[in-house]
Amino acid sequence: MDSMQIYRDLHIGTAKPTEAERGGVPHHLLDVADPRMPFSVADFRGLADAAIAEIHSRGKLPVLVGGTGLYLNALTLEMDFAQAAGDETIRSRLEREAAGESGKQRLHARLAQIDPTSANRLHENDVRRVIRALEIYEATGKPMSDHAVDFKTKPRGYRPIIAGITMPRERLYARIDRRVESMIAAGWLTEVQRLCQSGIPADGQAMQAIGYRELLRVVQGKAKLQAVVPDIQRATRQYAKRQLTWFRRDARVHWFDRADYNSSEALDAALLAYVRAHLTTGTPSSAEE
RNA sequence: AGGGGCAUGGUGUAAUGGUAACACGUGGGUCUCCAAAACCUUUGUUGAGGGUUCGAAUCCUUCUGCCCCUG
Repeated sequence: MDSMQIYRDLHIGTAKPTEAERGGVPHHLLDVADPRMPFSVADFRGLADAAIAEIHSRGKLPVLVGGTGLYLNALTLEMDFAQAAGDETIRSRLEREAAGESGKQRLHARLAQIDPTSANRLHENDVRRVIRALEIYEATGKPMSDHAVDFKTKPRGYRPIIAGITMPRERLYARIDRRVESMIAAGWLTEVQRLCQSGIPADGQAMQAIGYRELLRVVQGKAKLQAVVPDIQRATRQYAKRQLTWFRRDARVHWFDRADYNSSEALDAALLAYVRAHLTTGTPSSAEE
């Protein structure tokens, strides 16, 4: 359940588990996307549904791991995506419009005409969502707010058991800083150099990933590695904070604080016990990701 | 040792006598096909003391700290 580990050739910076770390457990949805291509939530949901069905068919329990909140909701809640796929033609046209003088305001005003509910919800600076709302209207002839209203509460076919792991902020941030350093030490820059050589578009989605975009500037000679490391650490800390914001409001999440356990093994045991306690049908012989 | 300069939120800067501002960071939040994205919002500052003035970040002075030059 990770929006970046789906990409081939992005390993170190996405903290993609190595073969050794996978320990023989089948992992799904890793390396399933070409880093030169866009990938969407809907793509994720399609692949995840298929993988889950396949795992269930073998009598196994799928374990979803990752921090992409939108992906979790798309998978477990009834989001219909308005039957309108992302349309690059419409999108880039509107993006060009938004870039013009007071373009943002004009787009927002247009949305207010056709879909006051959505316009009211969205700030005029939130260009990306305003464009999406206009795009849905252009593609379907229906305003976005008419599509699905109760998607936030309506469950989909699954009955997820959701556990969130957290720790005191200072400890979390220190851990993030160290993790970035060890990723650099593991050859992250070299990985980005190779990606550039293989013709990854610099403005592509994969290159928006934290760290990759900063290291790209180093490869291009626009910045020094030493200068960019603190930037990566900061961006990661901010991302972690946004993840907390996202998952904290999700009442389905049962939280585990690392500080409440003496070891990671103790935490693992608590997680496992929690999941076991909430399984209704028989306990599968083993689990997999 | 002598001479000069600087001192403004956590960081970098602005304000040349008249309500201390901006960016970043930090904290909180939003999220319906780019989500590791995009967006909203909060917080906090004139090194210390004295003086001039109706009024001082700004002028004078002492101290402290940092930087540069000369020896």
